[in-house]
Amino acid sequence: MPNNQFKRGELYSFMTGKASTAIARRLQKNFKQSGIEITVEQWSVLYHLWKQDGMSQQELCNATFRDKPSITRLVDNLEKLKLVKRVASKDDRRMNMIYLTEEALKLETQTMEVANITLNEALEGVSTENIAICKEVLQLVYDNLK
Amino acid sequence: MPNNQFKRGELYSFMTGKASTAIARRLQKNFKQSGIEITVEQWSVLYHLWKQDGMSQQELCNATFRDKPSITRLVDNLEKLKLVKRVASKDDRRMNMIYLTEEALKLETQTMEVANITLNEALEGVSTENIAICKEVLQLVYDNLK
DNA sequence: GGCATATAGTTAGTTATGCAACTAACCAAA
DNA sequence: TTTGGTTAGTTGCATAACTAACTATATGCC
Repeated sequence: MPNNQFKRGELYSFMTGKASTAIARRLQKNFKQSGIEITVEQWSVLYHLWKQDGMSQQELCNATFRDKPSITRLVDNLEKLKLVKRVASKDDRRMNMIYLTEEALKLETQTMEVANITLNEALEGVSTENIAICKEVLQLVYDNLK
Repeated sequence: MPNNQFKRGELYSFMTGKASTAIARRLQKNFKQSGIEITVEQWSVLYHLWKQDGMSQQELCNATFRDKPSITRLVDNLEKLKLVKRVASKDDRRMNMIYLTEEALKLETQTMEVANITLNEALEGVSTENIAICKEVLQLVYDNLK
C-alpha cells in the first residue's frame, strides 16, 4: 500500500481539482474575449460532435462523463442557441441523434484555436515528459473510479 | 514553444478534468455510504476551518479557490446545518469570522478517514514518483492561470 | 470633517450538476 | 400477444458556480 501515507495537503489538492477549474475559467474568459458566446460545458459537447456528428445523447453522456439529465439540458440550451438539432432516430425512436447546425460547424476552427491558446497558457514551463506523466496519472485515476 | 504541438485529445482531457470530477463524485458517494450528510463542497470549506478556525469569508474564498457569492451560500448552507457560525469581527465590522460548531469538530476525524480511503481508491496502481510529478504539474498549471 | 475609493459580504439571474422519479419505446420470454 | 425488464430521454428538486450589481464599512487624501 504505497499510497496510504498521503498527507492532508496532498490529498486536498487532488480532491479539489483547482487546476482543472482554473483551466475551465480561463477558457471561458478567453471565449468571451474572442466574442464566442458559449459556455465551456456547451463547448465540450460541441467538441465531440465535431469529431463525430450525429451522436445520441447517451453517447454524449459517455463521451463527456456527464449524466443524462445534464446532457438533456445542455442539448436544450444548445438547441436554443441554434447550434444543434435533435433528430429522432429511425431505427430506435427512443434515441435522439444530435446534429450540428451550419453555425456550429463554423465555430470549430475559432474555438479550437482559443482552446489551444488556453492550453499553452496553462502548460507554460511544464516539460513534455511531465505532461505525459500527468496525463497518464489522471487517466489511471479516472479508470480506477469510473 | 514546446507545448504548441498538442493534439486535440490531449488538450481535451486536460480541459475537462474528468479525474477530479470522478474523485469528487466518489468522495460524495463514500460520504453518503458512511452516513455523512454534507456535500463535497461543504466539506472543502470545513477542511480549511479544521486547519484554522475563525477564517473570514474572503480567506475562505482564497483557500478554496471560489468566488465570494459561492462562499456566501456555502456558509449559508453550513449555518443551516448548524456546522458553522458567522461572527462579525470586532476589528472590522465588514468581516464575518466563520467558526466551527461542536458538531462540525466531531466530523473531522470521520470525514478525513473517508477522504483518505477515497484517495487510495483513486491512486491505486499509481507510483509515488508519478503522483509527485502529477501534483507538481497541476500546481504549475494553477500558478500559471490563477 | 468630508469625499473618493477600496474592501467584505449579499442578492439576483442564468447555467450546470447530481439524484430520484417518471414516460416512452424496445425486447425477450411465456 | 401480453407481460416484465431494460434502455433513452425528460422533469423536478436541491446544491453549486459565475457575473454583475448592490449595501455597508473602512481607509486615505484633501
